[in-house]
Amino acid sequence: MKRRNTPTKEAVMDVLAKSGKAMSQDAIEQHIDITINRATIYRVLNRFCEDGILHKVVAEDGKQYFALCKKCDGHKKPVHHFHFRCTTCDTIECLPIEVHFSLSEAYIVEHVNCVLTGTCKTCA
Amino acid sequence: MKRRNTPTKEAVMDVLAKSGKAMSQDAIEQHIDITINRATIYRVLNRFCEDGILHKVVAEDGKQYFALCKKCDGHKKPVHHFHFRCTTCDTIECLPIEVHFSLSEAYIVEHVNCVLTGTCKTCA
DNA sequence: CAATTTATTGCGATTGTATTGCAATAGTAT
DNA sequence: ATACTATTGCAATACAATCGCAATAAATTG
Ligand SMILES: [Mn+2]
Ligand SMILES: [Mn+2]
Ligand SMILES: [Zn+2]
Ligand SMILES: [Zn+2]
Repeated sequence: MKRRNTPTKEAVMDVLAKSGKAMSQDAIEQHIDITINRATIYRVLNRFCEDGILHKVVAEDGKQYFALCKKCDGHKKPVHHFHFRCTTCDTIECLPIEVHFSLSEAYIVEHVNCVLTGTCKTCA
Repeated sequence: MKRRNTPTKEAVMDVLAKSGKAMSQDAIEQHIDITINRATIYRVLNRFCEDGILHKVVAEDGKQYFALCKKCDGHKKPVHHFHFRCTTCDTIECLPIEVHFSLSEAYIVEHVNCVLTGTCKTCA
């Protein structure tokens, strides 16, 4: 299952790189100049996630948001960090704050999903 | 808008109290002996949340889970805690682990939603 | 207890997000 | 240029959650 380079992938990656934030399929589609089908965008996003290029966040609005893995690539293991969703400007940013918790070894943690919601520093 | 006591409310509360976990509307409906409409269950759950009796968690599966506020009632302010969703037994438990983070005062945090996913100690 | 008020419920319709099947399209390698 | 198959578009589908509205029933009043 080799990956191919397509205009769609580039466009999606471009929007995410420029925004520097976590975006929903809807927001990405709006920020793209060319027309791309909704289902295709989701497939592209999910493929990027599989490849470890993007990470997915689910906010308490129940929607999925995708963001570039900045530290995931070059270095070791991906770092679990908090996210902030501003209900005013409706954006989600990856906070440079690590998620810490000490859980019994008996548990096997596979995913971490932490989102703070409120008003961001720009909108406050 | 005074609240009234109804069999539905009691049944829902009963299931949640017995399970001691965070449950979805679907799971609650399955564990209830009487027949209650889906929309009604959601309305009851949301009302309980408004009244501070329950708290809602959104997992990365995009679903809403509701759990009793144990420490929310008697004491001071509600404590933000982590949640663990086991993909094996398909349950969510409120972990006795507080969520800590230091965020610039410029941000206004209104909600905290933290969920760890994997295999719980029982299923591991 | 009977009458009144209105919170609550059931039901169907509806919204909104995300996924899937399938045929058509277009990268990529030979 | 040809063959292979990853990728895409489109429509259908799945699913969680909410909403409008009429019917029901809890609580209050006389
Ligand atoms: Mn992030
Ligand atoms: Mn909890
Ligand atoms: Zn903002
Ligand atoms: Zn389990």
